[in-house]
Amino acid sequence: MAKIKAAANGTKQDAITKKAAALFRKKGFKATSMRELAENIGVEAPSLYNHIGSKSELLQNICFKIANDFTVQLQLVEDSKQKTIQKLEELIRFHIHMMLDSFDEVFVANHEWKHLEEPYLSNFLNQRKLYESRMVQLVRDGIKKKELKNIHPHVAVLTILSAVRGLEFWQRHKKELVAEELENNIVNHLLNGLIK
Amino acid sequence: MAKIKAAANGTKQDAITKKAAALFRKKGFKATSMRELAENIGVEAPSLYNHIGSKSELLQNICFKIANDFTVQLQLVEDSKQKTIQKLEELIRFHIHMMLDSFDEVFVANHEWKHLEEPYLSNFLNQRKLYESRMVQLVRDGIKKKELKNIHPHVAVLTILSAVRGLEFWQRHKKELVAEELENNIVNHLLNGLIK
DNA sequence: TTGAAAAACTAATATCCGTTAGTTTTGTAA
DNA sequence: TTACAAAACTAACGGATATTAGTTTTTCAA
Repeated sequence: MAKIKAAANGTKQDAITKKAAALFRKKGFKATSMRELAENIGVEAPSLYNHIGSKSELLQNICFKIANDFTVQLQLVEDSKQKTIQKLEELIRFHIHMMLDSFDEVFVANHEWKHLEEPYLSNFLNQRKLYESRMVQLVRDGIKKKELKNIHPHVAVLTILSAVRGLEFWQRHKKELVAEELENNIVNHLLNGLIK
Repeated sequence: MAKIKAAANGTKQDAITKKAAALFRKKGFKATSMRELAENIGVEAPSLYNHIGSKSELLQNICFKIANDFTVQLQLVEDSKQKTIQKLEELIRFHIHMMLDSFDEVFVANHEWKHLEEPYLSNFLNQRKLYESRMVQLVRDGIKKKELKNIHPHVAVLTILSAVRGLEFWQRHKKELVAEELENNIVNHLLNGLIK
């Protein structure tokens, strides 16, 4: 009946993956059925399989696309010639941008990865762990160079990463929200603290 | 066959709810089956229904128990005669303690509430919203009294609440971890920032 | 020891799930 | 217009799900 509409510059698989990300985000991976996804696209469930391999594959594509984006950006920052604080700031801002630009996908990668199947699950977790430890190293450098306070580097990294996730809660207020202002507030809070 | 063991001072329903929280946390609500929960307790699935009403009810009990704990503590802090900064610090420390003491339950309340059924879902979200706005008011007071920087109060609250959630990632390292040190690091980071 | 209540069991039901098989329709290039 | 490929459809399968019904076992107070 209805045909699956591919976006201007994307395959039909991309269109399905996009809708899947939105549903996985809103309802969770396990609670999203292929019938529901199909209905949302305007097609019967089996028709999806002309374009995708499986439900699991959709989740894999979403998670690894995001993981890769973050890894690439981290590499760029590591290679740049900036002070540690600026590197950290750039990373924080990148996280915020990803959250605003690819909300559904980032949310799914953050919350639904546990439903990945092996070996993808282990792969994903390894990639995360590596990302984290590279960021810890960045903070460690900053402390060594006396740019940063002598805090526990790992705690700092996890605090930053979690704080940035707080943007999830801002999706509801997306209209009333000046992105740049929000971004500056968060960066400032994490780097300079709350107390006057 | 095996009987459900109630903890020293708790009903059997409590014992089931506790195990349910652990499984819901590890695998997610939808991905946890009643058979699995039963097996984990050492009993057949239908036997559970001698002690509980339904799977949904388990989730409700977990979520609202936690929501209530937080609301009670917020009331205590609001009523106390402290400076705003100290009130905030006390709240942050309470969040951290809850995270360490009732990890499974807090995690489930944070991540699995979307699987609540109406009217519980709306109830829960309202309670969350109210909690958030009362905390925002606290920050607003602190700014007015010049104890805090002139930041966006709502952004600050969401950043704090999210940052504290970062403790989720610390469960893996629970052994190597001195709770008090961790707590002080996070409080310090959120209140005083990272930069020297 | 008995008898009733509590709590376990087995069997079964209706529903939903991802996916496959097989067929028909649609789109497109010759 | 035709013919081939892409992509839709219907029907169905095997398996998992929460839960109910009905029965047996266990527990424990009298």
